[in-house]
Amino acid sequence: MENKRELFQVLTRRFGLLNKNCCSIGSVDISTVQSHIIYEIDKQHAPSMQQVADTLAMDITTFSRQIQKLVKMELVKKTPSEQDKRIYILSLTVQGKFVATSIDQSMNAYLDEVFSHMNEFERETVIRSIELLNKAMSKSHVCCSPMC
Amino acid sequence: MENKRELFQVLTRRFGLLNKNCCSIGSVDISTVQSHIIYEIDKQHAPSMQQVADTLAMDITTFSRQIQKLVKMELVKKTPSEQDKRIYILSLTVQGKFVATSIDQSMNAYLDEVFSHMNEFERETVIRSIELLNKAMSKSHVCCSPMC
DNA sequence: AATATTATTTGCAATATGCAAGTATCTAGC
DNA sequence: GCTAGATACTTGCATATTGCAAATAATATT
Repeated sequence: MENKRELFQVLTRRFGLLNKNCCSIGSVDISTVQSHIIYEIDKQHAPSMQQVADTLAMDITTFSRQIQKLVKMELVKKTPSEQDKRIYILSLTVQGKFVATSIDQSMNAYLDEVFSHMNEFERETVIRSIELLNKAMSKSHVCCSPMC
Repeated sequence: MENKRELFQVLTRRFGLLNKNCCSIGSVDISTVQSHIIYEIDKQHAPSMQQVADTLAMDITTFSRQIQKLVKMELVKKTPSEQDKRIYILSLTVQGKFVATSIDQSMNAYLDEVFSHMNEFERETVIRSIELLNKAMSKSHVCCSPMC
């Protein structure tokens, strides 16, 4: 049986995660980190800075600066919370929504293409296994995963 | 069934790939990219710069600079090839070998801990599925995978 | 021998990162 | 009600990283 670590090494590099840039939407370059931020803002309902940074396990200062960048790029909007003036609620602009959708589509297209090399049973097995893996990792007591 | 993209998003962030730094071995901080370079040098037999950069799908100039850094850190050694003076063969120093082993151990320990949350059948299924996924991705005709 | 190609490095300009410290707001305790 | 402590986020600081374009040296092709 194949060495476990090798499998995850190959997976990481095939995801393109060793390069800073992720995708170009129109003339905008989006990095991996930005892509994840945009995705999470889109997914959560009216999330605060801290919520998104915690979800992504990112350093808050780096996160704050990335948000600044995304605001400048007009992809993200920050709105002070009514209940607590320290808290900012994040949302996507129309442009941000467009970028999120574009990334989503190209990722799903890629996944569909990859899965097209498998039969139906294999597809379901792989999906279920990733679910299983994600769940097992969420149960891990190790505070930060050294899986890079 | 769970959205495919969501599964891979969660997987990426659980691997800790959204943070630059990967691990600390003694007083040395190793980034994700460096970790992959060290791993690949350790794995291949007398690899050249280009071979490793190609394997990792990294830009050669960024790669060259990372190697310079690893040489300065005394983890990697560059030796001109006898057959072709343009080519440099990469190898790990004793220190580099130690760092590679340390990373390997902590990754395998983590994986063992994660897999301990599964039964034997689930373990084998997950392993097989990652193999399948890696293979399917290698067959993909998409030149660069937008999976960030 | 001259020219084209290749392996790697460097110039350049821009961008990213995380620890420490700062600012404004909220909460807890008196 | 007031104040000290805690919290959410930002900024200072110093350093690190990235990728396109160009350069240099070695090899291959004509």
